[in-house]
Amino acid sequence: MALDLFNSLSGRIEEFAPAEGNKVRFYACGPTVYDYGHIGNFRTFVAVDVLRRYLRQSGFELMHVMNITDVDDKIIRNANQRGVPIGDYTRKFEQAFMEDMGTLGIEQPEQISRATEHIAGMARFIRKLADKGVAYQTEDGSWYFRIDKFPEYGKLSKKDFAGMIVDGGGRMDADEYEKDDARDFALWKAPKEGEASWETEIGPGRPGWHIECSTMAMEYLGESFDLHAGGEDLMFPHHENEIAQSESLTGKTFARHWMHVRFLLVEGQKMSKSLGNFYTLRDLVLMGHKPSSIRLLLTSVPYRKQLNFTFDGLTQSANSVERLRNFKLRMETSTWEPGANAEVAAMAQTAIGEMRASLNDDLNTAQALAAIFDLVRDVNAAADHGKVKKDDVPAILTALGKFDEIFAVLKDEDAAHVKAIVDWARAEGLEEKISPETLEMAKSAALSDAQVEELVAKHSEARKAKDFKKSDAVRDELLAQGVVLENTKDGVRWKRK
RNA sequence: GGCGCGGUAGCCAAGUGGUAAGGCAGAGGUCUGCAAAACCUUUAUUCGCCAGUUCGAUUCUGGCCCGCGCCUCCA
Repeated sequence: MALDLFNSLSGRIEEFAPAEGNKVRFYACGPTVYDYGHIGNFRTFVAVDVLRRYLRQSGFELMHVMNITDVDDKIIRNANQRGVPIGDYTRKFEQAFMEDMGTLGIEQPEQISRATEHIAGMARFIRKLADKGVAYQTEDGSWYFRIDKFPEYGKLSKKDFAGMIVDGGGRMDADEYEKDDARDFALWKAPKEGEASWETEIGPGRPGWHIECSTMAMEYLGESFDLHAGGEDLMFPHHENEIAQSESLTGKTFARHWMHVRFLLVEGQKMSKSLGNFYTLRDLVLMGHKPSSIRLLLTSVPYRKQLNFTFDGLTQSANSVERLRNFKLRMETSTWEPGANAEVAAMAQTAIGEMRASLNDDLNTAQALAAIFDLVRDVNAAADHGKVKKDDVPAILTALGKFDEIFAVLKDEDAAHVKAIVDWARAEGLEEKISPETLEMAKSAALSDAQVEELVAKHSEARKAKDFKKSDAVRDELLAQGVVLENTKDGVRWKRK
């Protein structure tokens, strides 16, 4: 059973396999660190995270490279407004982005690279393009890529440029006034007053948008690699330009497989600041939503489908996560009769088989989720009828573990993450944005698991002695600290609110 | 205008040429010192509309209506 993945380059679903052995070498476009990451950014990063987790579960070794774009127009503009060097400005948002990745359970790529630390490599790249006659310098010192030297231009985004009128100098953009062809794109921008600039072998200036990805991808992955991913908007012009400059240089296929994640909608509309439906991850947490709810909602719709991100959906996802966690808790805390039931063991096998078959089908996460909920329902029903035996439980927990290797929502770390965001909001003077629900969720972060267990034991002891006054008091104490204690016929269990 | 995607129960959403996964919400029930929760059962004669192909279409073809995306350094 192999992974079938849609390839934007061919426009078809193809079996995905690395070119060399067991190692998958891939590149995913990372963030431009000019602001806090928003929920749309994270749909893409979560989708790539599901891919990498699934590849690893499938036995592949990974070399995943992600760039941090820490120099661009917006960064320069914003840093200038604040009167700080761009490095000071970007460091803060890069740090925030890394924290947000952790909050959402997104794994770190094997290699994270900053654009500003690869300037020399980019200049060398452009020099080589110039040597090949596909790059030219204009009078102001900027460098451009000559599109008409790359006949395959448009092959990824399926744009047909044949017959297009390409007169030079048609546009008088400040940055582009001397291009030979309207389609030519900037490889290198000449220095301007008040802008960051580097001295390089091709002259002073700063890199254009696309050159960083080609340069860093080749540095860490080689001239040709397995897969390149990013948001759908990057297909054109960004990825198209990466292909043009890279393949012009090497004559080899740049990335064999391209994956593009579709944009999400927020409350049925394109997310935009003017519509007032623009949310960063931190906004959502401060409004009272758990990171795990957000992650599940983001993964519940396959990456090539438009996802409608709604607050109602967030509530639904929160409840779904609850159900999954409760099931796991039941498996872990109940007492079981000795023995084994082949029927139950088979349920675990089936669930994982179906989950993997679904993910193999172009990462159909919605269907994979259904397989796990089937397991939850079937095993719960079996347990209600006393059909689950002691020896069946490890197989079920293993299945849940396999599920969580991909979806990463079972382990409850919400309180700690929420707490960190509350602390951040206070430090930033955003106190008024913190909702009561958020505070409630953060509460239990003050208690470690061991501390909770201690109190739970105290409660159970008192309860066993039928000292209900005392047991209730302990339960109330826990609740006040954000921990819910439940007595069920299967035993006592607790969870964070 | 060019290219592309989608319209499935109250909401989110999968899927197949043979008659509709899953989740959430709702309803009923079980359990329980109290709480709270949990669990179980149940919920679309029907898949935007109209034709066509077919023994049979939600699934294929054509048309129409509606929503959405990219084509402007926004993931």
